[in-house]
Amino acid sequence: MISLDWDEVLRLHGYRITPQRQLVLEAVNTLGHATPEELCTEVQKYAAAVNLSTIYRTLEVLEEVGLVTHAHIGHGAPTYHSVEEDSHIHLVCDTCSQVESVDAEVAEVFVQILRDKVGFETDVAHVSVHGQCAKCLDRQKLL
Amino acid sequence: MISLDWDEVLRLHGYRITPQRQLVLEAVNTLGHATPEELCTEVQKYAAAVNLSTIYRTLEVLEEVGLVTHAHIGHGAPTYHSVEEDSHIHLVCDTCSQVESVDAEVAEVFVQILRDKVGFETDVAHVSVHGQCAKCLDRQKLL
DNA sequence: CTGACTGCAAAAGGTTTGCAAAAAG
DNA sequence: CTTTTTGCAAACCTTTTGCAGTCAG
Repeated sequence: MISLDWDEVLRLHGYRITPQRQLVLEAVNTLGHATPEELCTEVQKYAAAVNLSTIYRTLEVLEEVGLVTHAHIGHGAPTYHSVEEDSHIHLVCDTCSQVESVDAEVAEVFVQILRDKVGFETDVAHVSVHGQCAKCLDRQKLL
Repeated sequence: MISLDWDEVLRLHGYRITPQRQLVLEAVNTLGHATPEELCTEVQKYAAAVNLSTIYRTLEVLEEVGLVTHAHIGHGAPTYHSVEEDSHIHLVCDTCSQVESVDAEVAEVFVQILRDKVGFETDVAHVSVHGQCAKCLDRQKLL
């Protein structure tokens, strides 16, 4: 497993190295899970002049070269993660809106079924599952 | 399995019966998969004066009483379905953006694992899975 | 130098809200 | 007659875009 530095990856894809790109990547690594807005706030701690639209454009580039991924949790806010993190699945509770992460291996069988049945190759880290979390289910039983 | 009529369901929850609610529900059934915007267009075929904001408010009500559900497919607008339809899972191809539906039973094992492991009860119809479809995978192999 | 990248401001897309009028029960 | 529901317009929030200036290579 050879791992290239972030700047080498960008260069290999013909992109330039800029402070903004470094800062966004660091913010993604620092925050773990974060929306573009949250990343912007984080980046602006170090460079106040960085614009939100730069965050969006940068995330697009970083995602294209495979340095970050995103998942759609809930309605309006995608969250970005480092690809270095262990890949995980988001369980979104539709009652309390809490997001729980579980290791992606729980989906192994599911992914295999999709592969066999329809030839679909799942991006595991991008899966988000809606439903009811244990806590909210308990609360409902009490009523 | 007793099944109530849509109007009874609404009444039981203390909601009133209005033409708008009937039209939106019918549009959801007619279109199968549809965004609020698309539903609005469909409804306006029969009642031109119905406003988009009414569609949103109506969908919220219909979902609350369990007559429709929605799923987030990728970035843009959510899509609404009738609960009468067979529940299915959306496979979203990140390359060609095509959405494929597969029967929800393929996720049975997965749902069971989540239930056992973290007590999470999955809303199967709401699951959307990102990845690469068979067609796009083939095309990539040729390169 | 030169093209890629950025900041800014404005537009676009999707959803929500306040309010007065209309309709349901 | 009372309360919910609706239409309308405006606000809102997130994301995208055009453009002129800046910066990496």
